[in-house]
Amino acid sequence: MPELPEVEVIRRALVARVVGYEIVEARVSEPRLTRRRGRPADLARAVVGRRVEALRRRGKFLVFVLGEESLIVRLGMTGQLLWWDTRERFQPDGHTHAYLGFAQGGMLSYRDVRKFGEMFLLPTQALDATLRVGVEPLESAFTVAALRSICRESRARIKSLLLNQRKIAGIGNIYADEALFRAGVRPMRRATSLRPEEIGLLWRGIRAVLRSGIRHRGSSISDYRDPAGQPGNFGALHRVYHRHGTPCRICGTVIKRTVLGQRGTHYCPSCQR
DNA sequence: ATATGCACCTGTGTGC
DNA sequence: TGCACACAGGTGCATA
Repeated sequence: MPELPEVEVIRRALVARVVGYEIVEARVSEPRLTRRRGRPADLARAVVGRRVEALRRRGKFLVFVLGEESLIVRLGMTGQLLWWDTRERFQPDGHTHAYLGFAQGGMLSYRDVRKFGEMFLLPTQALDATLRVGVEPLESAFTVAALRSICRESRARIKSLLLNQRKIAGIGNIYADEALFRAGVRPMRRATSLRPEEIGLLWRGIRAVLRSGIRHRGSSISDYRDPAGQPGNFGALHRVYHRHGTPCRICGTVIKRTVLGQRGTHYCPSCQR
């Protein structure tokens, strides 16, 4: 579900609520959440008494900096972080697998129907080395030249490359399809086959769709909600994603759907070459 | 290195 | 109505 724009919307909504506050209570009730490292009870015990110093995002990871260690949350397909102003208002359901209680009385709960998400602690110093994610596409290090060199050294199809978190961090299935549409490039093209002008258009497309996704508070196809429980509005602005069988907004050609790398892939056969 | 298939989960929509 | 099947914003592993 959540790609870079959705995670960033969540981060911005939570910053003022959690940064500077101590975690006074924690519970993790689903063992799958900590499957990669540690046990639920140990994680809960480790965060109580810590103050949130900063809330960051790295690709699709949300990072609660707690001092020497950081709590990392990855939302998988259906993970949600929901904010409750008081303990009395907190309403967990059968899909709520964890929660944190803060010193000012607010609660943050983790809800995840499919349980693909995870949370774990890492030393704050070693985040980048351990998470092993590539360049942040909205930061200054992501230049046209950087994208050009990423494309030059990969024989993969361009969409698969965009989805590879170790190359560029945070792009998922929606924003990959939308960025390629804006660039006029077919998803199945080899990365090495992109001409310089196409790489420039793709760079602009990636940045434009991610920024627009954030501005419109994310894409809510079915599950995504912000911490207040509100859906995003970017879905109505999609030009190809989930629009197969309907006319292209630019040229009227029927949008196609195919499968590439096991993922549904949407494109305009006329606008994208 | 790249692609494919499958696994992990639960829910929803579709067609017969 | 029931049932089987496809599909879903993600990722990791085993295998060609």
